[in-house]
Amino acid sequence: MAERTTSASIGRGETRLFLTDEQLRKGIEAMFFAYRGFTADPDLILADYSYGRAHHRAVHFINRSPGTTVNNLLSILGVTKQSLNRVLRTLVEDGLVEARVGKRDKRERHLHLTARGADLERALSEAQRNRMRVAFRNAGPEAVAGFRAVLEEMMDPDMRRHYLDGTDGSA
Amino acid sequence: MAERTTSASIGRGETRLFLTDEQLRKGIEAMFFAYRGFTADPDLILADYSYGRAHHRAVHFINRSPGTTVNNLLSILGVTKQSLNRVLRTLVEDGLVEARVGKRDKRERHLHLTARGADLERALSEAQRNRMRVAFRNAGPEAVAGFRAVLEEMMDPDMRRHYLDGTDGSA
DNA sequence: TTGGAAAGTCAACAAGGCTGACATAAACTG
DNA sequence: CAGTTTATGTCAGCCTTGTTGACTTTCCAA
Repeated sequence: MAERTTSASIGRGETRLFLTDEQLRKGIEAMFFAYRGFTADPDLILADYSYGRAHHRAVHFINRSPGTTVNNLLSILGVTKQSLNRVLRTLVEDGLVEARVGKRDKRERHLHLTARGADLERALSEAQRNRMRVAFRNAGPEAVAGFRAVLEEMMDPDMRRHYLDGTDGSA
Repeated sequence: MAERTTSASIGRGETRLFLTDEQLRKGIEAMFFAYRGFTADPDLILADYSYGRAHHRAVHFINRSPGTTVNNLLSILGVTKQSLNRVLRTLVEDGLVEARVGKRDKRERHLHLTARGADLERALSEAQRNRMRVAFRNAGPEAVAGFRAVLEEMMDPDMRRHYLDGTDGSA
């Protein structure tokens, strides 16, 4: 039972024990439990603002790509415009996000964080980075490379595009 | 900017470029985009049953630990009993889960999958494993070890306990 | 025998997804 | 210029899944 790998072995008799159902199940549970840790710290901060993860995600990607359009954000987040609009509206009303009418194309709204929005973004991302920094440090650089490699392979191709777009070249 | 690591270097002048804010941000986005891929395939199946991810999680952990109690499931899933109860009730009503009164302690309910419940579990976990198998295979065994190491470090200690509990020794 | 733990239930609420329909302005196209 | 497409916003309603609070029943254990 432990060796049911569906596609047993590669070229030179490699057994691929890391592809057993049991190993895959551990990977699945690792994703589940780790994602909870991943969101736990920002969630505490968000509760103070009575915001949710949807606000966090919007603020994160506006910070990453200042001046991004609503449509672009929509495709990154993978939600409907009604859902995103509800979040953006509260962020604009609360003065955390500014939606500037496009110069070339006046239909577009270019999104920017205000000073207060940048403050929230900093608080959220620092909390999240702190946990990840400890995890990275404890696991070491080679583990981090593996972590990134597996996660990248797990993404849908469209999402992988967005992921790689956000690279500054040195990554 | 690229080298702001908060705790600059270790013993023998290691620069720790993998701990820059930019690298941490990539890790954060990797988690976000990969988790979407991770849930995408089961979500399609669940839609046919008009179930959600909460049902998937319950079915997964009942399958992993047959006879587990409601309280134990509660602490694994990290939700309120009211929230879990709603999900369990539908699963019991639909004949996917059986809740057996405890023999020693009759207050407890020991949860088991029925044959139909096991069918759904198989469909869901096969879909999820297929994606993970491809990701693991493309990334290779060393990357998988790193993936597991980083995720384990990212968990809250309580969750890590549950994660390690589910190990069959060979993992 | 009594206190407290385990489980279940009811009610109310909120976040954040979804669909569908519709409005407006701007850009594009023939 | 007329018609179509695109980008955005908005209203209404629905669902899942989380929450809190209050309460009951069952039953183990001191």
